[in-house]
Amino acid sequence: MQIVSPLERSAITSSDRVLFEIQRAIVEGNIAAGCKISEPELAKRFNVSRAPLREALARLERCHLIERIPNAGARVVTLSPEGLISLYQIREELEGLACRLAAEQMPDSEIEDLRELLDKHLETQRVREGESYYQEAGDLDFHYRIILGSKNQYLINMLCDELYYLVRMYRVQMGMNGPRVSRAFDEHKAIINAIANRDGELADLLMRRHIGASRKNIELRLQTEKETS
Amino acid sequence: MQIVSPLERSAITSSDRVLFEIQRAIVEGNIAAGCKISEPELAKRFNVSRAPLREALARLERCHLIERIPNAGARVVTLSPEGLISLYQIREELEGLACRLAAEQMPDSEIEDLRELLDKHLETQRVREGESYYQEAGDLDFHYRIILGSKNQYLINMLCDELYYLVRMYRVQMGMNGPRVSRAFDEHKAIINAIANRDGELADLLMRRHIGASRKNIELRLQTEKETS
DNA sequence: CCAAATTAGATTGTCGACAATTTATCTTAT
DNA sequence: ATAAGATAAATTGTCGACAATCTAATTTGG
Repeated sequence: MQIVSPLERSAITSSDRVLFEIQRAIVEGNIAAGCKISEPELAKRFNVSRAPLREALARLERCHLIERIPNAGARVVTLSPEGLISLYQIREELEGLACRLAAEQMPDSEIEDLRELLDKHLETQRVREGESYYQEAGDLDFHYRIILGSKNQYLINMLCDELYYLVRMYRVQMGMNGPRVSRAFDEHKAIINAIANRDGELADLLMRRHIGASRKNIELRLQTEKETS
Repeated sequence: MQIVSPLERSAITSSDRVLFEIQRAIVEGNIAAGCKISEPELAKRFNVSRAPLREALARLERCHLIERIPNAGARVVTLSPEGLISLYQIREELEGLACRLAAEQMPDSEIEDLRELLDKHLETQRVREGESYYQEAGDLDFHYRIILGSKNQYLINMLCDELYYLVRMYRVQMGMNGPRVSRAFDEHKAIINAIANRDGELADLLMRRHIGASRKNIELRLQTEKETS
């Protein structure tokens, strides 16, 4: 399945196209984590010159998917449990804020659309019980819409353009299928209700808990892994 | 005075050099807000080819100093009071988090260094009463160190590499000389004390108030400006 | 046989020119 | 005279080649 999302919007330039392809390859693990990136090789592989490729690499660095060292080259990031926790700590704060702002800024129509989206997810989930990939896409979609609803341009940029690719990469490659599916739905419902009631404070709290629960889950898992090793 | 800071670290490549120069020119207003950016002109002005210049532009977009539209060109961002408020909302959350983490992660030696820095600022300020520029640099320096102390790589990246240039641009161009100088020192002292006591919760709260006070100041000023116009 | 220095190879950074797209100007028709 | 369309100028995106830097293999000295 392909996540269309606000990302693959307008692949006008050939630099965009390459960016999307490499981005996807890294997120899905087709370009392995930690592996060195060869500009000539990738340029040949995607049938472009090095100029647009290098621009794509600059943008990949921006969303934390690769790390570059001047005159030395680039590597795909290596994932670590600590990094994932760092990421979730930030998401707790920023998405909590997004909820508070969304409660003030989202027009009723958008809230209604989001409610319909949730119902649609529920149906889909009933049909495909346990299929986590849909849930992930749906979960991301839910978070996306609230972030967009905050109408804070910097917030939107940071979360949607710079952090979410990493979140997806972690989920795909470390088998993070998020919080338990049915519980997540309930939490989503509660959040959208708070936003609809224009109760920003509550929406903030619920979102922090929602993400915080995932984070604590990861910390717990990390703990037990250390004990058994 | 020049803010050395963790930014102008190693201008190895010529793309770096151009980036720093343009960054500074935009922040200080030598390249006016809202004005169109001509690649050939800037390339000639800084004696480089368009290749490194374009890489610099990509990084300027990353720290929100310019906005690019594919096939159409780039413009220096136009500042708005609403944008500044959006920025401070995010800073409240992220720097609050930074304080909480710093209270856990900063080694005693770093805390001691920061204390000494504060004392040095106090002396400087006594000598140059009312000179706000030093205060700004000192204020930024204080915030910088705490962010670095959080040891959260994503947080450091977002705040120090992506948001602070904008903050500085707003301060310089909209005459934001931050909170009142002596009061800011007291607040800084209280924050570092909380961190030294390993009281992350309190440090978080104090930092949110510290930044929130600035934000409310701006909102108030924006309000009165609207009334008088 | 190991370590340091030197050389060879490969990779990144930079340049100037060309192609594609957009913006501005000019023509033309209503 | 105004608006729509066509043409011209300028700007952005892309390409291939060269220069500077880093990585590695080889040589040389201890």
